[in-house]
Amino acid sequence: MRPTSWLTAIDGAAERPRAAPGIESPLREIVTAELRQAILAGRYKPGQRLVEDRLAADFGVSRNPVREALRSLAAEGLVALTARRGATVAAPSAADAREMIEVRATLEGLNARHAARRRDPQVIALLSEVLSQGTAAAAAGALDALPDLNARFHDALAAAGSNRVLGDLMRSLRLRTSTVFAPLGAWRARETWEEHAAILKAVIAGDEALSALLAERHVMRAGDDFLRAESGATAADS
Amino acid sequence: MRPTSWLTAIDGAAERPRAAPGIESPLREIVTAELRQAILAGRYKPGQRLVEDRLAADFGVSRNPVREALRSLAAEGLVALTARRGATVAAPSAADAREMIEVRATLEGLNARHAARRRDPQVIALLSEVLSQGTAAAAAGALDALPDLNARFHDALAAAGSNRVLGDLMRSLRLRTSTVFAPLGAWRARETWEEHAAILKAVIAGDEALSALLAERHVMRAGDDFLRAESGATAADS
DNA sequence: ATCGGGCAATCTGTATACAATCCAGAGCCG
DNA sequence: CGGCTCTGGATTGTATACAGATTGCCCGAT
Repeated sequence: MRPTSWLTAIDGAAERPRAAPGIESPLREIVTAELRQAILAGRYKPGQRLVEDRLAADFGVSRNPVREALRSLAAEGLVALTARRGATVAAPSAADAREMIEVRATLEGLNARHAARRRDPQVIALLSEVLSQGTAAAAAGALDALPDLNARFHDALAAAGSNRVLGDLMRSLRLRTSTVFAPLGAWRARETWEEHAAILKAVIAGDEALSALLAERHVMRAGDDFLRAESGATAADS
Repeated sequence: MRPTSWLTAIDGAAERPRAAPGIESPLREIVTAELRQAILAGRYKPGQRLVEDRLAADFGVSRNPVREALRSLAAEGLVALTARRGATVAAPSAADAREMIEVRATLEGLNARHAARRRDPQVIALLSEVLSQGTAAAAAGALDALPDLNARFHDALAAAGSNRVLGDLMRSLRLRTSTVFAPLGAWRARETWEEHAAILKAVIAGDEALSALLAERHVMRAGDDFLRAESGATAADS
């Protein structure tokens, strides 16, 4: 969406396109966004150290914006800060993941209940639109587009619930678990969008209980898949 | 608990008791803790501007630790940051408060369910201890001790649920709403601790559904009181 | 050969300095 | 007399500099 191009183009790094759009001045936010994107895209692996000087050089800025970006991302749970040892990409344990998934499932359920109660036509139109795109992408195997579409669907669902606090928490938990889910995301694409369709249908019907149940189960199911895969894969740990 | 004394004693501010305990070095954390305390204690009123230079001078440190403290507190939701306009003490609207209360109620319910399922004897002993102290304080009208006791009870309950993610979210929401609840906190003291007792009893009995219901209602009831008071008080708004 | 001590490089924590921006109020013009 | 512009002060955003701490390595002693 936003260029991100200057990032790889700096190298020499003398002047930044301060006038690029003119809308997003503060370096701290640019760095935060880019770094978050890089982590979510897997360009920084979980557990990897994030050295301030190094990042500052990479982004062509001083250490201050980088520090603040790291604190923001730490608050979001994407990076872990250890006193006097710096920042690392968060590497949630299986237990952490389970906790986040359960909380997120509960919150998605609550939100879906609200969405069903409100049935805002505008947001439902948006949801339908995203749903059809997502279903098509899943059917076509367009793996690159799926994460973004998934995010858009859940954001729209949050909008339908119209509780901003709730929406923020859900997004935060979704981001924090996304690195963990990444390997499986592509696998369950079709089921994911079938579940999305069922949730939306229940919301449109105004069935609060069913909406809540389906949304909760939707998250839990993805979580179960992860945990099952995990328990097989981490047998060799520690 | 911690001294905080040097804070008012610096003035000239040349050397800080770096060796005070030796346990809590980073200035950023000290400032964060002190500032949070000050906000929660009402020494900074909602909506009030928090100028970095001013705070830096007050704490006898440079602006950097102050900035980072402000970002941390912003992530916690206690201060609001406006781009290029600085930080202000968060002043949640009635609608914001309602949203936070509802989410918190749901999460407390989920947590209480877990606590009832686990029935960890050690944590239950702690809860009983805090409960008796709180009940006594409420009966004696020891208003000063009540906020801390309330926090300790809910923290212990979170520990009983043993979901750290959940506990962190609950604490965050509790803090964010505490400034809003402050006026009423003292009023409902006795009922609050009766409700605490009922929740604990249900947890000890292992009644998951009842624990969840009571915990959820406990939060909702306090919220209702606030909203009722608010709707009468804010009639003149915008 | 292994263990312990010390040293150097690396990195974070903090302070200070400078640039850019915003807001208020005074003064000017219509 | 009202509205507009322009300027000065105040405040945030960013960069650079320095100090303290931690890590890992190398070397020497046993």
